[in-house]
Amino acid sequence: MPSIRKMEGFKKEEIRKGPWKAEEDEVLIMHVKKYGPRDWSSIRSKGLLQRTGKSSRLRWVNKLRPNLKHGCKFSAEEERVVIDLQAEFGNKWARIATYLPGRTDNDVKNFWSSRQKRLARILQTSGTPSSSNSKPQKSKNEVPVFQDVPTLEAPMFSSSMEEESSSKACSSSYLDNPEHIRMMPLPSLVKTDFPDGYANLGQYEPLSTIPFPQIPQPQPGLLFSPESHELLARLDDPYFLNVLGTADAPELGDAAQFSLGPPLFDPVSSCMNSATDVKNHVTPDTLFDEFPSDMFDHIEPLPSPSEW
DNA sequence: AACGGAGTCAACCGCTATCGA
DNA sequence: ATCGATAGCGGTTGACTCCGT
Repeated sequence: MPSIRKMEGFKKEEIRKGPWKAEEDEVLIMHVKKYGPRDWSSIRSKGLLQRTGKSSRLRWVNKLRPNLKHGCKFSAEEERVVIDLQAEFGNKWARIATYLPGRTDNDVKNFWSSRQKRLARILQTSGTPSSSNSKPQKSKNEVPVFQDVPTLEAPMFSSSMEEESSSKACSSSYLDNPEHIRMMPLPSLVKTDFPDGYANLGQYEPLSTIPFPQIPQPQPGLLFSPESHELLARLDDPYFLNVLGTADAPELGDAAQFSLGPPLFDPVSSCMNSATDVKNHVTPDTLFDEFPSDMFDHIEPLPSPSEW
């Protein structure tokens, strides 16, 4: 490279974009080990990397940070948490991510946009009245359209708490501790007042203490089986639909199941167990399998499952 | 085997908030 | 009070993978 050009356009020329190389990652990790996750711009000004500070920070936060879940799909519990919190906070991904150790705001964002795309597609295909092809597609994660859950007051979490910053209120190590997580009040549909000491942990009761939302009475006269009545009734419940929108449905039982079961927020184990989760959990596929067949009879004729 | 659509993931961009001079 | 630098966040995009046809 000509020296003049180098002098004139040094900064612009040297900025690298695109996928990160392993060597770059190493340099970045070394920098963080030495100085902590800060001074991102100095990485470039010191000539360590040809990346912007912004890019470096992003790489660290999304990929190199310890205890991240890589290549591991959102568990049913994580999905439910995201859905709940999105209803509450809106698209505050960084904030939502603080409730999901091992997950980044980018992960949450990607999860949500995938879900939205899926929903949009389903709406598009099944929304038209004359959609004679709108048979329930068992394949893929088809979910029904759901209503918005009422927005509630958000707990006082800081989006920066995931970093091991000076803020001790809720460091990542705190969140990474499954025991702490279990004790952490999850946002829910019921707002309660906590003592001052809990102010930073949110103001919500654990889900296990919340009664399942009242199920409206099924409309009389339809020739559904009792199970169908039950499920149809729940379709009126936004929370049920949200749950249905996830790839899981152990929630079909009572609400107490929400906070029980496998270590809800253990980033490692919940990831490791994903394979067995698939077997043990109810996926949308199996969920549809478990719908009483007469439910669909009243919607429109269904092909046999083998045709799905 | 090839192709196309859908899903996933990583990275960039633009904007805003924060902080220090 | 102002201004510039930096950090952080949310939206978007493009590449890649998977899966059904």
